[in-house]
Amino acid sequence: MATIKDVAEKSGYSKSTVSKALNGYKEIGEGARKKIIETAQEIGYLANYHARALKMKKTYSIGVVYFDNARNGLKNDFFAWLIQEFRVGVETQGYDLTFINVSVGSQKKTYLEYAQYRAFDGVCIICADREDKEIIELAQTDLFPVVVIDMDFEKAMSVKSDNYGGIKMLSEYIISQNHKKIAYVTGHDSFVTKPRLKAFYDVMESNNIDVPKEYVVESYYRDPDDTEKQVSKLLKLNDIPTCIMVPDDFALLGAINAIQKAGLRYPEDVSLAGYDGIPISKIMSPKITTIEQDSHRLGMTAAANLIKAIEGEEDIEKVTIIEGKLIKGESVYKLPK
Amino acid sequence: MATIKDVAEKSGYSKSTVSKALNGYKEIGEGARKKIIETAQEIGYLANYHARALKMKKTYSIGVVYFDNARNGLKNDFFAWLIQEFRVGVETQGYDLTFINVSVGSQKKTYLEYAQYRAFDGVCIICADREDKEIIELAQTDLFPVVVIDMDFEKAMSVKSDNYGGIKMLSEYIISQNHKKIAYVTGHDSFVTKPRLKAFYDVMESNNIDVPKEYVVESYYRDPDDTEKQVSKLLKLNDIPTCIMVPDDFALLGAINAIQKAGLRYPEDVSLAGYDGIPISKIMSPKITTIEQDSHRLGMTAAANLIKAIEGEEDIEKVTIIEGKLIKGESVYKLPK
DNA sequence: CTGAAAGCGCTTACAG
DNA sequence: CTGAAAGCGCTTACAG
Repeated sequence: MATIKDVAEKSGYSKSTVSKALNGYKEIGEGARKKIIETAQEIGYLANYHARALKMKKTYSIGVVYFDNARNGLKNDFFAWLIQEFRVGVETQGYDLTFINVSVGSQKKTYLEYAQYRAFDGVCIICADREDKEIIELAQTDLFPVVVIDMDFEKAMSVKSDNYGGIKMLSEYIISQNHKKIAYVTGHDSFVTKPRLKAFYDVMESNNIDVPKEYVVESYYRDPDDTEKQVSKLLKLNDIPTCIMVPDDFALLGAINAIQKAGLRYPEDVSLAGYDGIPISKIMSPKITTIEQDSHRLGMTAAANLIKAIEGEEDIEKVTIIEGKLIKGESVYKLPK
Repeated sequence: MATIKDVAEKSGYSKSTVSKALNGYKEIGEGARKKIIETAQEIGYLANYHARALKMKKTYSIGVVYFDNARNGLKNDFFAWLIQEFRVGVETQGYDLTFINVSVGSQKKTYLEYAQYRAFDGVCIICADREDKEIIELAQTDLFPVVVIDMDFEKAMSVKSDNYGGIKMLSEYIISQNHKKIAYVTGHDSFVTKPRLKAFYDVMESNNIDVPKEYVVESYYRDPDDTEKQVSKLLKLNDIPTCIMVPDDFALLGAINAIQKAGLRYPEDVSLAGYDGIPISKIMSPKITTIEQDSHRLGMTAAANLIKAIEGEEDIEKVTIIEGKLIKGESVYKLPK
């Protein structure tokens, strides 16, 4: 690889002048600039990223935490989209994205240590265990800006989807279709689940709809088998619901199976509503009634805010809420009044 | 951030000795080693990655090309899995993963230029346009090892799924269910499609099954709407097929819609077979008959081979074929003999 | 077993 | 407008 020294020798200028010319300093004479740029091109000179990072203490590199446990991770559509949107967001600003490792060679490093070691300009926690001590440590650091998706920490910026608003829209839509017996299979308890459940109860209350205790049960997210079980139980109640909200669109597939196995019609006898707006939700028939999460805006906003913070801007929203969109679909059947 | 100088001063040894002690050189005395490691821990010393990379000309960093066009990209399940598996593979060897950007600040760089600039130890092309000049340039470089997934280049190593073998298994299974009128909606022509189509014709021929020209049509991958159109056309033929193979499991959803709209029963009147083995294929009922791609082995093998090449091993398979697995499912109906 | 010195490839404050 | 020099934080060949 050609170095700046090669360009200097070949062009007849000093390393200082070459560096300045190549970096667009205005004090460089027109002749020198031309000659230097030409020479650099000729010998295929490319600056050395690491030398530059070492000197400038700036890496134009963002670390991303993506803890992949059995139930989600990059294997989950939604997060895969998100990371891609985030990446495009930082890329257009000249930053690149590196996954944060936990091991370097044989030595274990914490997330924070790894981020320091690599000297990332900032970090995005896309998907991780909120209770993990290492994650908390990373999110609370003062060493560089951190943005987290769909979580809350005292210090880090966060970009979250509007879980309360999403379930509010969805519940209200279901009620507008004249359902009165509405059950909710929630995801397991988490920062995402809490506001959703609250929205559900709030809407039911303000519409004077009674929710029997046994109508609210819990299932894992994105676990059709588990959701199928829970829905099956609901369908064995004396007074079965006419509509069941499930944790997400993928889990909804399990709910369909439960309805069919119970010998009931979907969506006429038992309607379903999902969450996420994954691609198949639009393709299945009936189309799934759901809340589409705006992964594009989530990712882009996280990227924009992080880079603003890196570049020292002051007035950045600490918490940004991204609204979802109600997709009416066809899986919530309109009951007679 | 504490530097090696700080550790040296605090511990009373020289920078050289500190460096050696921390890197496990054996010539260091037991006392020195202990004291140095202790001191490093005390002041929270972490080596500087960029200084080390600069000096050692080794980055433990792998670049990954992920060109995301409208039809696939990280937004596609299969590739999302793959990248994750690949990442775990390199991570356990102490390498990390960075997406290759095309722009640095305002300057455009080619993929190869970016990889040089960042001094990646190696590159993996996970998903890209095979005909892109920049991709070809990257894949053919001598500057570092390159592994490509599901593509062929003269120089780069490749790890491919067994497309020929997959369709062979699938076709033979369909025939074993007594189907004789088998249509194939292929994906659009590509390095993936060609061997699949060949396998299809080979199996039909060796089983003396006639394939009318109009039984083989083309659709985009992962495009349920397009596949629905193609299947609808097939269902308007005078002699309609009893089984239709489609490009992939996701596209298969469109095919189901076409069958239902034609007033036919699925899978009794018209059976379907997909490809990929995506999660929903196991959850829908009937379960999809498909070939499950082994993304785990694909990603792991790509990672292992790339790192072997980086570390100078000689006897690495230039091309590795990873077999898929037939998932019988329920979407191919067993016809009477 | 330990350390002084050189050097990886840049950028930048300073001098001219 | 241009350049010599220092320095970013490491590693390693060499000397002792």
